[in-house]
Amino acid sequence: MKSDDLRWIFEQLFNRYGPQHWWPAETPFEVMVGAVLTQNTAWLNVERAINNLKQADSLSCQQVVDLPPAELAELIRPAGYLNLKAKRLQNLCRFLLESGGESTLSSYKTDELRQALLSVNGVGPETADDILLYAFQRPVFVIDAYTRRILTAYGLIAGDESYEVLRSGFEAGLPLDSALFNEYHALIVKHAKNHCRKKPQCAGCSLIERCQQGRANEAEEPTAT
DNA sequence: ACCCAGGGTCATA
DNA sequence: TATGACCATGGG
Repeated sequence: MKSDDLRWIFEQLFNRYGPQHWWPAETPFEVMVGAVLTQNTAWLNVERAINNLKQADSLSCQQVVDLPPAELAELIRPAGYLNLKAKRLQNLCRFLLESGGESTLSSYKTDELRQALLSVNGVGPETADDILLYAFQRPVFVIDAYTRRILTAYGLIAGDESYEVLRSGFEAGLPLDSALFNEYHALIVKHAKNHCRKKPQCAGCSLIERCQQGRANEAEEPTAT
């Protein structure tokens, strides 16, 4: 994971897709809810669940905590794992309320906030980093299945590295810039949705093949015809 | 009918 | 530490 490779990939994706304006949410709290609901779930179904919460006037910390679990589960049904995610949302919202809310958490150092989020049952590394980056604008790089696939397809990693290894790899190879990390992760997802629908780990992805070809040419033959 | 999606936890070895 | 089972819905 060299800095040059990471910068080059970002450049390719940004030139092709442009800015993505992430996270698709109106408020930081909506980001957090979406981060839990999207666990192993297609975003389209998450949108339906969030719309249900909005229409029930329940998209707030206090409302989520106060709702009976079965009712909350019913509202988020489209996002799948409904009973599990209902508990996770309530765990997260209890944590937010007990911590004094977003304003208090904003004063935490990034590492402290990350540890606090990870202490919530149902919030793992990726969900915590989604929240850190997209709700709190902290320069934390989000690693997901798409990121692994793309790096593997580019031959930059073996694919079985731990979450933390990959995260620190990105953070060490790039400027510690939340706006950059925001775009980068969003572009990876955008690219994956456009070109990596088929399973074979992005190996047949036309853009990546073009990019790999382009890189090979740059390296071997900078002044190609 | 099958595969999978912007994961995480828990039990077991 | 490292697998496996489990959670559940909707789209392709």
